[in-house]
Amino acid sequence: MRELDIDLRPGDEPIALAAAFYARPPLVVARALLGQLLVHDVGGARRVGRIVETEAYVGPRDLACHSAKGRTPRTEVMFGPPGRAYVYLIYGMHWCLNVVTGAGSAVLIRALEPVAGLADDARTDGPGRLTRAMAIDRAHNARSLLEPPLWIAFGARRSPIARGPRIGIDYAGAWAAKPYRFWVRDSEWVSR
DNA sequence: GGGACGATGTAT
DNA sequence: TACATCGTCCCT
Repeated sequence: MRELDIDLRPGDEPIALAAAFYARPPLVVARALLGQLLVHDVGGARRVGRIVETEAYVGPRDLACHSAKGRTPRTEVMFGPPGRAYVYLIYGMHWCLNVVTGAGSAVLIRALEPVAGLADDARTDGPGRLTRAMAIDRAHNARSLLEPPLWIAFGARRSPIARGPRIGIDYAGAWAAKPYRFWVRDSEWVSR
């Protein structure tokens, strides 16, 4: 197990981000999530990772966004209140965690810096890897991220933000080139 | 009912 | 560069 980081000392209880944090444009939330702490209280233990890479999916007009297909049973959660999880299965194997920002938009969590409660060999660089390390799956879809067991808390960031095109959406035409991916510039935990 | 395909990850 | 693996969407 890794030691707790400087902004999460033993005995300190993390402070959850409020609903208002998520009720902003997805590009703003994607940036603001960098440095925050993803927390999962599971099996009597707490797993914590610092968010170091995100992507914004800005709504139905964004051809890379699942809500571009319209309101379906899968995308319905993205049209609901901000601050809930949108979790889906990709390539039949990997779970991806998104934070709903409302009006059909969401932010994909792409990489974490391990902070606490994760196995030393657990990998958190990549959307599919981090859900495995954090024990996140379909059971968390549409659940609130404002309180335990799966929630996001205030964290700290020490490095500038970089941005560039999103990964794996070449089918999305002009939307593929838009710089909607954000990462902590000097983090060694960013994917790829 | 069937088929194409994917916001990925790992092995070859 | 191949491919594992299955839910979702769309067409027949």
